[in-house]
Amino acid sequence: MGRAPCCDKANVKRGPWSPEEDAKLKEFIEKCGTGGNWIALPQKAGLKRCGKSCRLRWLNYLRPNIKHGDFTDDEDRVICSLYANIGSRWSIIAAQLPGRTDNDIKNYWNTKLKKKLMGLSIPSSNNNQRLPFFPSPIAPPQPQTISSLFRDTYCTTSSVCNNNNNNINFSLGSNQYSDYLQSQERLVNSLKYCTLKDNILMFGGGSEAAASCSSSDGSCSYAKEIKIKEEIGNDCNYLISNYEETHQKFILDYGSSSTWADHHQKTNVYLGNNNQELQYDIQEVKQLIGSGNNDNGNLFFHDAENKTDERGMYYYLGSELN
DNA sequence: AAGTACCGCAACCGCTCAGCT
DNA sequence: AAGCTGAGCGGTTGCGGTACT
Repeated sequence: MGRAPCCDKANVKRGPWSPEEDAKLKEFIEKCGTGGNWIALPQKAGLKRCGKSCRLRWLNYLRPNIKHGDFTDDEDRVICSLYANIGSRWSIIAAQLPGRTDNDIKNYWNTKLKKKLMGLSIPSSNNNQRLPFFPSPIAPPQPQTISSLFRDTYCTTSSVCNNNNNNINFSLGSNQYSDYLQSQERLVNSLKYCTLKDNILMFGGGSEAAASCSSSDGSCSYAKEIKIKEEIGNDCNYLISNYEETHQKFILDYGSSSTWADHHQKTNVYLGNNNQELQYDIQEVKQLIGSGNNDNGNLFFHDAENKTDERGMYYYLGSELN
């Protein structure tokens, strides 16, 4: 006995949607919404379709602001970098690309982008041919420190891992970037435990946490403990200080709140751009954090040059308690 | 011109998970 | 606590269009 089918397959239409069906579905949803029940929707809308099929058609094709057509280089970068970090979590990747659907991205990855990367010819020593979406005209240098790895993988929403050096932090197959990319394996491994939210590179919790940080409000339901120290070991301080070197201003932020605004109001620990302050061991950070009202444990690296908090304060060290 | 291979995309399938009873 | 149901997700399939022989 398998699972009961979600609908009577004998009495539902399958295959491509006709323009009439599209119009019916669109009109119904725009008028009445989904009512939170896709299974019941087709009958109400007068469609002989499975509810799942309606949902898919709406989400992937009919709903407003869906983008079709070619992906931009920036979108390529976002997809590649997030794929390197979190794997085939298409819905999470899609959440970073407004107007793109998970299905669209999945298809694009499977049919084009993957080949674009893996099929790149290995250039001869005199040939500086580069990945088509890499802005850098030369192969990236070998990183010397974990901190430079971090610099090389600095992320923002608009251009994930397109950093000051225009390098990128993923590896697929073998090409002229292999050595460089393999040298970043350590970081990539650490990035398995981070995710990207609203211009914030977020660490925390372990793989479950990264996998779960998909809410658009920035919530992260599974993050339980700080993983930075565990993942990158004693280089943590280098990571923090070099991030400061590179970006001049930054905020290392920690909190448990479910929204960014709430997070700022209640549970902040900032490490500013004073070099001395930046030498804090993560354990000390933990202690500071421990003095607050935190029950969760997300660490946020926060580019202060590009994002201000509501108070316009970047540089102080301390904890703000309720 | 006809047949075949390949490609890209839309849609389907089956699983997991969360919410409800 | 257990079972059921529906939403959501990722993997896979199948079809139509295009390129190639």
